[in-house]
Amino acid sequence: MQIRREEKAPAAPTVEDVARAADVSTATVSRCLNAPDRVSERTRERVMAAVRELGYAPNFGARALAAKRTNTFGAIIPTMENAIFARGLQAFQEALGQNGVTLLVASSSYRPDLEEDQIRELVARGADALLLIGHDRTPASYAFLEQRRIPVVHAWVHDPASPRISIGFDNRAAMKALAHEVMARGHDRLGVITAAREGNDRARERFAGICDAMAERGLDPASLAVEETPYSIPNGAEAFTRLMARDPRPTAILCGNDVLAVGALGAARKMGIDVPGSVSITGFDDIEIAEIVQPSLTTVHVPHREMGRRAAELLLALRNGDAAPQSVALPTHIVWRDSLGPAPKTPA
Amino acid sequence: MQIRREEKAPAAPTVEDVARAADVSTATVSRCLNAPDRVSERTRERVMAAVRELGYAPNFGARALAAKRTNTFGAIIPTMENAIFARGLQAFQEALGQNGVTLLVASSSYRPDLEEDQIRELVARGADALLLIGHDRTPASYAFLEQRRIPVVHAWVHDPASPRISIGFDNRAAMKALAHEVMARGHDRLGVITAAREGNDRARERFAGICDAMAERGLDPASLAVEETPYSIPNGAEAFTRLMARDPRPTAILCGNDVLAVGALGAARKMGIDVPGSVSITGFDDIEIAEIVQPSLTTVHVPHREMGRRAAELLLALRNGDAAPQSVALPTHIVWRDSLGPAPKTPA
DNA sequence: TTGTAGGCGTTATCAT
DNA sequence: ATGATAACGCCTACAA
Repeated sequence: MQIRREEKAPAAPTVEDVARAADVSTATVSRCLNAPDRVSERTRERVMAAVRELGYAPNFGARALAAKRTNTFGAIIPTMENAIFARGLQAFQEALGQNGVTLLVASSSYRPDLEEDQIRELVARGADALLLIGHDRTPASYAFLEQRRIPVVHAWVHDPASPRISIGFDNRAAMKALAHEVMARGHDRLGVITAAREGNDRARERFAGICDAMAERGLDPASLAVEETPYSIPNGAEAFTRLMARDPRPTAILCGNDVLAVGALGAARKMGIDVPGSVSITGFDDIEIAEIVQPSLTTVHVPHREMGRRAAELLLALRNGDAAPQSVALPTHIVWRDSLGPAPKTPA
Repeated sequence: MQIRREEKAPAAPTVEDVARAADVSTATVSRCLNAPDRVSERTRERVMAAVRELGYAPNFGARALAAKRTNTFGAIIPTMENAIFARGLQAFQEALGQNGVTLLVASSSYRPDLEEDQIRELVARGADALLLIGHDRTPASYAFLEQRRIPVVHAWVHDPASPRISIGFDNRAAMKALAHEVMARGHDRLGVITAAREGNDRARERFAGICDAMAERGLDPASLAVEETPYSIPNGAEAFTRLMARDPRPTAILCGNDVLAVGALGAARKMGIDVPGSVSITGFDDIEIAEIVQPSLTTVHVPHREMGRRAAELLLALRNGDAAPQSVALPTHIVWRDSLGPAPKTPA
């Protein structure tokens, strides 16, 4: 049984309280907050004083209910655990903030089913528009978004063939270019550490890029040594260890992102395998630690901040009903550092 | 002028729509969603079918308005940019999720004034309870929280003298222990790279810990070379560079966290300064890259995941009105790695 | 410039 | 077990 508390009610002040305190109507209070210039200086001051006095803050739910606009956007990213999305999201948020919209962030753990729930949740919470990563999601998710006509921008990808509006880069072409450079250095036993490709089009595209390059150079993509594991430093380390146990042993490991690559680098050091002397390792993303780690990581630079900023522009334009904005493709480039070297002279 | 659109309305389905489709009252629909056992099997199936059919999702704002409970907690962390808070927050979120509450995250950029806004925002959005970092905030923030009787837990700190409930560790004692170990290795010219201490009690406490240890060993805390800069790898690098230009030059640099320390390490490498041969460097937090970087970083291990998990337990208990939970202190320990060595033999 | 009043979508209290 | 109906806090025509 619950004991009756004799404390006075915590009651949040409402427009009505403010109105009473300032001796005006609730409508005037509302105007002071939403259209300050439609109210006389004198009464506005009186109202704002009451607002401060009472510590009034408008109830978001009630406001959304009545106004049908929240000035809130949502973003669903696969993970907050590592830095992959942090910088882009930060830029996204900053750009939104400058336009008076606040951001709600959710993470899906790379699971389309969870993402579907999150989409519903964010929309129910009143998100006016959504930022999503990639194109891989459940049909139900897309059906929902279309039925509700929620403005959506897809980031981290660019597929000119898709009608959906996106801001990103060509993952496949970028990885293909890197794979070509690796092979140009004499490597012909390649390995790859990738995230699960199911439900992750970025991972799938990057993987495909490697196969493309191999085929173009007359190598059989089937000879590619593949390890699939979730993005994390320890996972990268384990996958690398398994790759080194293969026969024949690969001389170059292309990693699906920098996080995996850093893990691989660590494992190599522990195993006493020289990088890039015995094995070359490459990453993808160019996050901060790619430059810090030793040997520093040759990787694909992705313009995260610009991507985030322009995602905000696109989404704002969409929400405002401006002339339909176009998908944009951002350039990536290879950053040459120390983890990639020529193939070792002593082939098996 | 806005062109009239001839599209059919995007209208989100409401309980009413569902009720009509299932030929029941709105009350029954509501019960199906919130107390499924209080409705007969047959009608429940019919209702749920309609729900799926229409893609119905309850409007969060309306629900909060009517039910006065959102099952949503809020967390305000200083930054999402680096990994300091990521792991703890992840654990926090997981624990909440298992209890059916969803988490809203905001970041304050280490600015109490912004944090005050965020607190208001989260509460207005219906947060039932809040997780905050540290004890440093505006009086207005505390006044607001008390007036509204919002359950709050303070993480990343533990001050037995404070009446506020917290889950964390003694930043001052932890850093003091580390400083003692550094001096025990012969270092008597110390430098520190800290975040701004104003408005950041963790930074202030850690700093104070160093001074404590120096005083206890008969060193004048005024001789400590201090660099204050926001947490980031490049900032750590720059601060380190400035420290190395001082006369006399410190032989050991204690960093306020691992992020700064990693930056310092990078700068040392670029400057050709041997670590730990010429200078020792220490961190704080024990985030992933502390182990990866070279030389690996001697640092203070903080049990982030446990802290997050137990923060959730505390907050849940508070919200549920269980017997007033107690603040908890978590142990930290020094992780011995390679960046700390004996003081160089050639004193100035 | 200001006030009045209806409605936004949901839950909860009472009946039935 | 189910149905009517009154809040919940705010915004916005519409009137004055």
